[in-house]
Amino acid sequence: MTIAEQLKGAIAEALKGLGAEGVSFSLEHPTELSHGDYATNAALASAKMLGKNPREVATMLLESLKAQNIPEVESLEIAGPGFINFKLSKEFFASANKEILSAGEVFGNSRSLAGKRIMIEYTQPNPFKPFHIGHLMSNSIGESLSRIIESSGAELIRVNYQGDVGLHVAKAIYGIQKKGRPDASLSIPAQAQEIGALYSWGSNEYDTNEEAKAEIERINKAVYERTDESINETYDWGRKLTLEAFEEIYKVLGTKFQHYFFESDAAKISVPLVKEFLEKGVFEESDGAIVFKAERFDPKLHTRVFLTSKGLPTYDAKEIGLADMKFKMEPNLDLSITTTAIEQLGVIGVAYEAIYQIWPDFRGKLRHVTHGMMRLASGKMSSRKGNVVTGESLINDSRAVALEKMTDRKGIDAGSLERFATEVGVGALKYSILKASPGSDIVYDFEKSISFDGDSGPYLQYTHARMSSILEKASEENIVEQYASTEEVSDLERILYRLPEIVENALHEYAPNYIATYLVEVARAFNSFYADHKIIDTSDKETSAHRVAIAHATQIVLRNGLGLLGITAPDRM
RNA sequence: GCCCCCGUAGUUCAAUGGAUAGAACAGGAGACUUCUAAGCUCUUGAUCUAGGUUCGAUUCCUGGCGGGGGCACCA
Repeated sequence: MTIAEQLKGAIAEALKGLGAEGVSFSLEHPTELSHGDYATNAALASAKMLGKNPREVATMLLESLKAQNIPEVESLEIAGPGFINFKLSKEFFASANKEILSAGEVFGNSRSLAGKRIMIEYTQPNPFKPFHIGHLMSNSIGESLSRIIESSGAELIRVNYQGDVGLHVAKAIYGIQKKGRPDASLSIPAQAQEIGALYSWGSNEYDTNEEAKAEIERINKAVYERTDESINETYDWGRKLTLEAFEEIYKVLGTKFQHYFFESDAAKISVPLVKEFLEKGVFEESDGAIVFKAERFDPKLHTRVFLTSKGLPTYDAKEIGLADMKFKMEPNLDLSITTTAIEQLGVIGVAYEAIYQIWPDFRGKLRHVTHGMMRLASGKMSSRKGNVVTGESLINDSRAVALEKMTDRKGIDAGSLERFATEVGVGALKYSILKASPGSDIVYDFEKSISFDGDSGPYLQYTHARMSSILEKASEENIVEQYASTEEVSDLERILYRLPEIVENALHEYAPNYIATYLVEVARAFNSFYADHKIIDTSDKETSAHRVAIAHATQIVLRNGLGLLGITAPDRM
């Protein structure tokens, strides 16, 4: 039983004694550490029902709680309008420290999703189009959610869904046909980038040139039906090349997908399904197209086309095929999560309703998690218009900044330097995305996205590297960590034990930013502690051993927390 | 027009209905013969607006103003 559960039980017991059984109350950490470790509003919440003023109720609750003699509680006090503040005892912090050290890399993990099988789909870049900072956002959030879910004991399947058919592909192929392929001697990512530019060009032609538009539509149909040898050849080459380029980015970002779904497959499956359920009345014909009138089932939704008048499946129809593939591959799936930017909300909402009409059993098993949009200061980013910041260029720039800052560090060999610089560069980018609440848009700012000081990824990584260095030195000096309960409890310790509950909150709300915010608090507390206390002190081994135990626990919390964000924790930087 | 999201320091972001609204950057001031200064300490500065619910509202509800996204053959 956790300390929070224990305190809640004690409060419930005390309330029962006053005749206020079942009143709902909160137990939280006060914003100010000086107010104590936990606080409850139980007196405020029950005052009305008891017909007494809150301070009076608080006094009675306080007596009852004191009488319960909870060993982990050192003192209790009434504050403000009637809060009861709990201050935890040294014994509690001693055992918390012990628990962190013994749990090590699994500290922060839980069993709250044990036995669940969950699939999560994220990133979704499209072959033939650039991998831009919006994909970086989806990947960072999706990867972090994956790790949080995994750490909660679920069996997790990471999947990616890539749009290898559709008008965008035809536009790119048109561009390639007219302008020629990129130089084959260039690197894979460089070639992929040129294909992205050809896509933008083709897209512009589509909008401004009637002839080009007709040709692109012909190509689109040919890609779906694979009827044209020359187009097939260009298609297969471009698809393979751009997918390989994505793979290199995933590697740098630290994502490993177990399975890739493709729109081309989803499209094939979806057409007969839509036709089958057209006869069963789920879909209807309208102006030559087959549509789904979602407002019949939910007034917030609207009508969308599923099969165009040319007989091609739209994005919505493909979602049906995708759901079918997911559950055929994993029949025992408890939950299928799809993370996308919020602009997809309407589309996915309609698609899900159609899926539920086809397979009523899927209701409750599909979950659409949206995040904000990555916007440029100049407005919406659009790969159609070509004003995109590619993920790769951003990673390279960020890595370069990290590398420059690290070159004067001693004791790092060239190979490690390169690796650490990549980890720090990527850490900066990921953190800048994950620190924001997932619902909010991010206005992209190069300077801020690769920020290395203050509230940043490298700040956390730097703090971690400091600890690694201290712990290494401790072992050289033969200082063995040993928590001493005679020492004053530091502010740092008062937050270290909270990681598991923070992770729990992040899981429930699909909000990695809770972890990010918490880690900054931990790092700040440690850096403050570090400035005030000498940790390695050979003249006072006992105090030193105590501080090393705290530094080690902090390192575990930071490393594990960063891990949940998908950010690595180098030992040197 | 309809639907969804969002309005918090100069800027970028936090804050399960709780106490003095918290950081970072930018601005101002400072400490260091000591374990990594990407660090530490101090400081200036904010809840769009009008009501409502509540012991208590940045948070929930309604209206207004402002921004973003979506709304049939793109994804």
